[in-house]
Amino acid sequence: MWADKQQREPLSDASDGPRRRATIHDVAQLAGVSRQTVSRAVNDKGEIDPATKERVLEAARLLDYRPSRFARGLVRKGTVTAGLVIPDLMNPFFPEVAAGVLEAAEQRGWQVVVWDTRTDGVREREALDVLSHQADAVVGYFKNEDEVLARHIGGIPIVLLERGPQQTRFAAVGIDAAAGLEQGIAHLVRTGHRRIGMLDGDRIGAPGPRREAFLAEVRRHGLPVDESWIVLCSGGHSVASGETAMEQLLDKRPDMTAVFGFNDLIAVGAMRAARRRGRQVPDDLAVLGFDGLSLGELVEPALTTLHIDKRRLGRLAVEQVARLRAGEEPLSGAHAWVQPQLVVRDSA
Amino acid sequence: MWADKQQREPLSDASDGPRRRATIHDVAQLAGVSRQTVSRAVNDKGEIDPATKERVLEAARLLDYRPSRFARGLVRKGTVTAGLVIPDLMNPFFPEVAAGVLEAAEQRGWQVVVWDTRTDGVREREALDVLSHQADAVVGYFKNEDEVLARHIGGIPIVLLERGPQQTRFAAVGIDAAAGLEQGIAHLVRTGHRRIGMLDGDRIGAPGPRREAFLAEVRRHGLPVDESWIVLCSGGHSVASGETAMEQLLDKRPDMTAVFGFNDLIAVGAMRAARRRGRQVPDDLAVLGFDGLSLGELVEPALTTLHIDKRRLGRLAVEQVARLRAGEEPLSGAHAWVQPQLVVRDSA
DNA sequence: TTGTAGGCGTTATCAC
DNA sequence: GTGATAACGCCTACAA
Repeated sequence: MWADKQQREPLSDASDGPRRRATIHDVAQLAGVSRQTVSRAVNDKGEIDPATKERVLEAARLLDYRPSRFARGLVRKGTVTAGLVIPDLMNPFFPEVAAGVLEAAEQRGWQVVVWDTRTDGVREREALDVLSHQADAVVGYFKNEDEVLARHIGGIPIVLLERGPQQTRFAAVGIDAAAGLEQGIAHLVRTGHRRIGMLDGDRIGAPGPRREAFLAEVRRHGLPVDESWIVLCSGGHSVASGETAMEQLLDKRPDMTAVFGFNDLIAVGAMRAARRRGRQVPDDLAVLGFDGLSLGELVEPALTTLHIDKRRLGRLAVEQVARLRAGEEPLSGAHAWVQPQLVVRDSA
Repeated sequence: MWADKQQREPLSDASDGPRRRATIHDVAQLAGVSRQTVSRAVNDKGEIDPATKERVLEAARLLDYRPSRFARGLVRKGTVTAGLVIPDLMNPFFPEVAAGVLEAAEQRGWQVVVWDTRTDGVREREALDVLSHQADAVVGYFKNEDEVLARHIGGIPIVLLERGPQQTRFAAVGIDAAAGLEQGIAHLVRTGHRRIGMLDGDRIGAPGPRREAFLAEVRRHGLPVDESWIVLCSGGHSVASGETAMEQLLDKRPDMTAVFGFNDLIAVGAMRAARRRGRQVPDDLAVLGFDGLSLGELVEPALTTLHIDKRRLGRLAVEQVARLRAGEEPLSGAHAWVQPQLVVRDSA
């Protein structure tokens, strides 16, 4: 069986084109030692003569030898790779979540392979198809339904970001929208507003938790509510879509005195549109955001918002993964929730 | 030799704790077929009786079997993993570059594992230590010197972001700061400015290309230049550090009428500090940024800046990696450079 | 349609 | 100190 190996094409320089990568065997041959000895040299084990070690390393250098991560992974367990699926890296919210994930992963010695799905359901599935083969677990944002995810996740642990228990059967880490809106609407009411609109995010299917929480709170305060107070932002959660939606809402509800934006980007868009229409913020129209992007401090007037600890969200997700991997029960309820915090600035 | 395998602990449910992961062999045993047949079923090959296939898949499901990516990678070549090293995900510049990298990588069917070094040289090296083992190539931002990088990259291809040929011996993708500053300073001069300051980024060691280009252009126009016109932003390329630095510069050079910020974040900080000091922007003081973050359109006044196609930067980097891997010469000179584009808004 | 044999590149174990 | 041998888990080729 040794003979076989001898026969394999000897990694010649003669053949051009991207030639076969050197293996431990090639190095051993060139250095005139056994594969095991090469391994010892390369991995800095003791039990080896300094002279041979040097000779082996020289051979390795010559052949540009690098151990195969696959062969290594096969034999040494312990390399953990997590997949992170993000809908839109261009939205400042997600890099911050990602930073939290990366930070927690680094602490555990995990690697993270990142996918940007650009809010595309198809790409989401492709990401899962790959990650289910290449990663040990996945955390991320998905708009596909549980059932679809299940079909593509191939049995590896998955943690959904910003999904409540009632919205998924997978482990999840969520945002307590209800608690947030309670603070937010209370603030608007306290400052005298009775007619509050909302610029919702563009969710497919059922309305999301933010809208539901908004409706619940507005009702609780006995304020007018129906569909006429809400406009959906189509075309992404961006400033631009916020502007467009705000124009519509202003047309539908000229009597509105305050508006809640699905996120800060949309809220900023709302401010811009309102001012372009000649409405002063916050005097003629108060604007409340959701997310707490640092961007909000920079615009004028500075954005009042429900701030979320996005890094923590990411770290929590990694923690959930760790539990899943350990066979433990994932955190649930309040432990898997991040609480928004009202930050009052100038826009409301 | 078969017997050996038979003897291994039979993946019992009895033992608690995280039990050994099922292998193809376990599935074969449970389904009463050969490993090969399992492979056929799992990989959806033809040549298999639908009935056996179903039986095998059921067994696989039962055992929660998932093929080892290591064993697979060992035998099927072609999985490419690139490492992406970013200094600060919180700075909106980098997610956009990352998006470009991810996009190009996805098109090639590569995976990307991401590291955030938080501008820490030590973490940079750690990232390289891991990636040199786990990735097939690396692209990223590094402040460590070539020599240090070489020591940690372990021979795999590396592409440096925003380094010119004279700054590194590795393949690189840069920004043509000179071309950018030429437009920028010309604009300031055209609008009547003669006393222009700069808020430089906090580079260790030699001044970076942006400062050099700034100095060259200012000199070319015969304007006053010396160290008194430049302040270094310590503590990161952030709005806050820009504010602090601007205060200092304003103290040193109260006669200054325009300022160039190392990047948009710093420039925004400059605007804020200036206004706090009672200076109107752009009337009392013009501010020019560098990067072209979308953030710049949102602040007031909107930031005039040297816009960079950051996605393209990322895509280019991936292209460089591809060349390196193919054994081709990396792109150099203008082909590996991204050209800044002056975008005139209200701040200058 | 199914099974056998062998190799992918590495490390651990145990001799020498 | 060094080497032979046997895994690691999977897939391809070939045989039955």
